[in-house]
Amino acid sequence: MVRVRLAPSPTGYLHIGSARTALFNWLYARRYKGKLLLRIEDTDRVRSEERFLNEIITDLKWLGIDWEGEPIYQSKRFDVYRDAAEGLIKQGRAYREGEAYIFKVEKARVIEVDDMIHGKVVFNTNEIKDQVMIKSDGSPTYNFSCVIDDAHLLITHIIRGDDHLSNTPKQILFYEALGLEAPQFGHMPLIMGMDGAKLSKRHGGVSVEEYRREGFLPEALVNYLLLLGWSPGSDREIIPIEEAEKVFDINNMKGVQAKFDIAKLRWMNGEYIAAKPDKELLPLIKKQMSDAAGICRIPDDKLLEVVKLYKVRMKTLSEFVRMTDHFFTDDYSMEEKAAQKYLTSAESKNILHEFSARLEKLRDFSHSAIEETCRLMAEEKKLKAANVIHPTRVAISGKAAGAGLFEMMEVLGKSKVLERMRKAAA
RNA sequence: GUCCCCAUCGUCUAGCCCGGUCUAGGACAUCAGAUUUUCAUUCUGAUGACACCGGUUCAAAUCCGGUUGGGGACGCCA
Repeated sequence: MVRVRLAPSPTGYLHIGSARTALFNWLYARRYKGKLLLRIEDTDRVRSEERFLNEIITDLKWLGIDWEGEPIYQSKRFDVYRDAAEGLIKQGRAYREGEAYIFKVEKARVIEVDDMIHGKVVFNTNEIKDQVMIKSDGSPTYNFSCVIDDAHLLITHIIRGDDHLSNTPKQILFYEALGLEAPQFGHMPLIMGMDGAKLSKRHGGVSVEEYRREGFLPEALVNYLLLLGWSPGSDREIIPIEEAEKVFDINNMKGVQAKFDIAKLRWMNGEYIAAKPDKELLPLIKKQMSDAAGICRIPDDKLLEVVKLYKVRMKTLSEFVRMTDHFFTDDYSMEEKAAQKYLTSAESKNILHEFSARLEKLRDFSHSAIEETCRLMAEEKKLKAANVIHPTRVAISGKAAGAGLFEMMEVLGKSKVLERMRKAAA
């Protein structure tokens, strides 16, 4: 039975790389009908904070990653680590230096790791110094507590980042000394920023929380992360998690570090947004609106109409707020360049004046009726429809781009449309 | 510095394990055209890669060695 684990340290927010590690562990457990356990590595009492733990758990759940049972906390197991260290001292395999317990590393031994992703990796213990197990302050070191707890939890496979590859021989030494069986290891290459350097804020965000706030859908982020280092072996790009858990194979994982490309993530997010049913999108948009404005007073049916118009063109939920402000307030932003180009000339003002006069007579303010009016006017005035469309768009929305003009006008409503057109024509 | 991992279009990748079907396929991005008499969507097309050197072989993106480049680790951090 496969047993894998997540071992976050609550000393910061959930990093995008940790999220990927969590995802692959979850996938592995799902694929082989095993269990995923959660262990909180809070041995550093100074840096560990409850708010970080809560945030990490929130983010994992948001991503759709769930685990078996209650998490275990390393901070509650200091006695276990100390007992194990004492045992090694009694056996003569460790010594004390002040309050610290230190493990003697046998020299000139070859340690082989049969890594699930990299294959056979060989280390020589000459490269490894004696290892601290228990620090002077009584807390265990990472490598020591990690081994003891993984054994305690009966972990069969450890899937983690490449930064732990060189910890592996040290841990294997502990497994041996403690008379425990080592699990299988799989080390995934790290995610880098587009410039090849460590992922940081300037690459678009390092924590899952930032992406959530920006309006990325968890399913899109998961899909994107899935494709970073793994591929189904075909040309598929959009792979929902339910499908991934059926076809996931760790043998298809590459040992190559990947660069985090926010442009592709944005594309993927747009795909997921466009495919999402309006009813499911609505609450997410409302949340985004209230996060931006403090409160969202817009009635559902009105919001829904606008969502329908914009769901194919937003890449993130937060973009929606910026793109649609003219539907919800008269104090909407005005693009300078667009206003300059389409609203300043006498000709534009005349067109707006004429068009608004014709629209006023419409009893049926539907997009098809508006369009008909627009085309008829263009024909009679020997204008291109675009000459009417552009100024009108800018006049009523303040933007050069947006949803289809006539649909937009219908949703905005006759009185608002006329009011704004007249104001611009004046 | 020492040890370890890695190397296909700008990016993510397929192919590599089991050499020939690869004049290297797809996606994102970019550019161009069509459609939308608007932006987006959609469609079509274009640009664009096997890091380098050597070896093995009739044949190498695929196997081997080296070089270069990138990354990671060398903490009483995790």
